[in-house]
Amino acid sequence: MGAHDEKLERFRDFIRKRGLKSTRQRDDIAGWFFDYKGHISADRIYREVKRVSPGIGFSTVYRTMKLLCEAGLAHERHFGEGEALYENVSAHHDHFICTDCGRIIEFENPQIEALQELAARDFRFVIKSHKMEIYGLCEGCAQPTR
Amino acid sequence: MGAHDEKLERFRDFIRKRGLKSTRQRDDIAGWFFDYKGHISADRIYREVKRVSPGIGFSTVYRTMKLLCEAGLAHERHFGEGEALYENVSAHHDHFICTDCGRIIEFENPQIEALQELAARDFRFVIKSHKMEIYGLCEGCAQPTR
DNA sequence: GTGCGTGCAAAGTATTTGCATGATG
DNA sequence: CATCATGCAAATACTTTGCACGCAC
Repeated sequence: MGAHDEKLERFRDFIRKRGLKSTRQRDDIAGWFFDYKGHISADRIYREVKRVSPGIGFSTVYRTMKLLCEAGLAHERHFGEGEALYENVSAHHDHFICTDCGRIIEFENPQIEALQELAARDFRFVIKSHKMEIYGLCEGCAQPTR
Repeated sequence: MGAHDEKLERFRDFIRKRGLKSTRQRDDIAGWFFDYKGHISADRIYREVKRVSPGIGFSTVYRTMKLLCEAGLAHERHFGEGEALYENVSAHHDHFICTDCGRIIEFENPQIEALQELAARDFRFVIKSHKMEIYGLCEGCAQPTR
């Protein structure tokens, strides 16, 4: 049984515990999203799920994605200034973002996190979360093939 | 002479070199902004400058702030998901953001930057810029006074 | 059956743009 | 005096909300 089914189950649990209701639309959106690898906009989720579940509404996608975030199953990211992108929650990580081709590379660095804690101490700041986005050129875009 | 006047001069230079024109509005907005310490929204800049220069228009503020960014004199920041905030450009730094009171603390940490470069090397990624925002509670909000 | 969920359209934010008029180089 | 800049309103992009109807529990 894949991560997909486990997540769907967790989502249904979350919904039940909140006194909400399971619906075909919620399952369709969540189910489709759990299979997606990467960062995706509400608009694209809408268009993709619409192919399977034609009656789906825009607002339902937004409302469901918000629920998934609250359930801890999705993360809403705001890179640059455009629309929000959603990603499946996995281990914590940060991002390299290629400003040329838009490619997003995830990475993780415990040493940096440790230094953040150290820096925070100077200001008696209590860290809850952070966002680190590094912009530049990915391998392909940095060395043009010619 | 103060940083204020030096910046105004740099802005006028930039405008001239681009074949654009100096106007009272551009000077009013830029001049007011250069004196502001902190992070401020276009809307608030508009309302503040309006007090000095009542005829000012909303779009002129947006257009001027964009010019200031292109001139390298302002930075546009997108914290969280709300509106953009502008800050005067100074040395590079990152931000602690209090999720309770909204306070923004600037800090700088060369060790973290070095580790970013190191991490980037693994992906042959060429760093152009980065954004590191650390969310949590500032000193005042972390230890309630009671 | 009751209340939550849905789809639609309309409203909300934040920002940008078209256009007629006005100021600058 | 040709351009560019301005202020306004309308347009845009993204997201949220009100509402009548329908489905889950």
